[in-house]
Amino acid sequence: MSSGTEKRGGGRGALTRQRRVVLDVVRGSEEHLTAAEIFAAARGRLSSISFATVYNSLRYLKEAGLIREITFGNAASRYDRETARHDHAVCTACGKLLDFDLAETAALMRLAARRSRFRPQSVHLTLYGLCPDCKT
Amino acid sequence: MSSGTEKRGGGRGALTRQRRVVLDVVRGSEEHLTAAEIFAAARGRLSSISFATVYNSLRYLKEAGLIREITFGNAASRYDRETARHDHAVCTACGKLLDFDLAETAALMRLAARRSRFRPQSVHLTLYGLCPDCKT
DNA sequence: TTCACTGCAAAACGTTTGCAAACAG
DNA sequence: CTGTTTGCAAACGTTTTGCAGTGAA
Repeated sequence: MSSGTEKRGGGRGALTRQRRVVLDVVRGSEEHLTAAEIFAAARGRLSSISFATVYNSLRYLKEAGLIREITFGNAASRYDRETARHDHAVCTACGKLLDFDLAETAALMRLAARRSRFRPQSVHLTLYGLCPDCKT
Repeated sequence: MSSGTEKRGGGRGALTRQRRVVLDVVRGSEEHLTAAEIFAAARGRLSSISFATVYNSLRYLKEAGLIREITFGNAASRYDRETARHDHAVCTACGKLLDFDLAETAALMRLAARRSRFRPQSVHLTLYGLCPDCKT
């Protein structure tokens, strides 16, 4: 899907007004918003936008590589404007989610691939612990 | 939690027949089963068991440290008999999930903690790629 | 005209909960 | 008796889908 030459405007998939609004909301937040939060914010900019369209837009933007989806546990997905490889820290007390990048993680991909016999595409490290606010 | 002395029978929470069956199902499978699969298997051993009880039992067993829950994306949780720290490889084509352990991952915990300023509890590395069957 | 996209409402899915009955200590 | 656990069904939150209407090329 959508491989090869990035088709813009031409073939299929355009950055419609709704998709643009959703993208702007995600890009405009420091936080990792849930679909519901994005919907609320998007309504503020385009009051007619629907929940389904927010979901469709998020899927489109994700497949276009413009945003990234983060999922933890059974909680609602969150969306991240940062699409470059990076790691996450999750607070086991308050649920806070922090981005950081550890170059060493990328180096482990090779090793993990050899061990698992998978053809590697990406790696992702998650640290579970207590965030600065929760560690007393 | 549940560290120190393992309270058995005494305090609260007992390994009832239903919980035992659920535990046996998880322990008896090489796969990482979903709750629905566990329910189906548990029914074979104890036909009166209900879905809710399977979920309650899984929560109990998880909190007791006897099994581990794995979640990926928005798919159903899977349950793992292996409770020791380990990493996962996920096939982006067929969804296959493989366990492996990379000692180097544990070593990265310290580093990740320093970078994120979190008090570390555990780390988890996930490799995304193509499994041996899917890499053509 | 054509074909993708939108909005709405309803459905689907995995999971949790309220409650009465059954059970164990 | 007293507190826990069960089974059932109904509720919940998140995400997807069917479909008629809209809009752009």
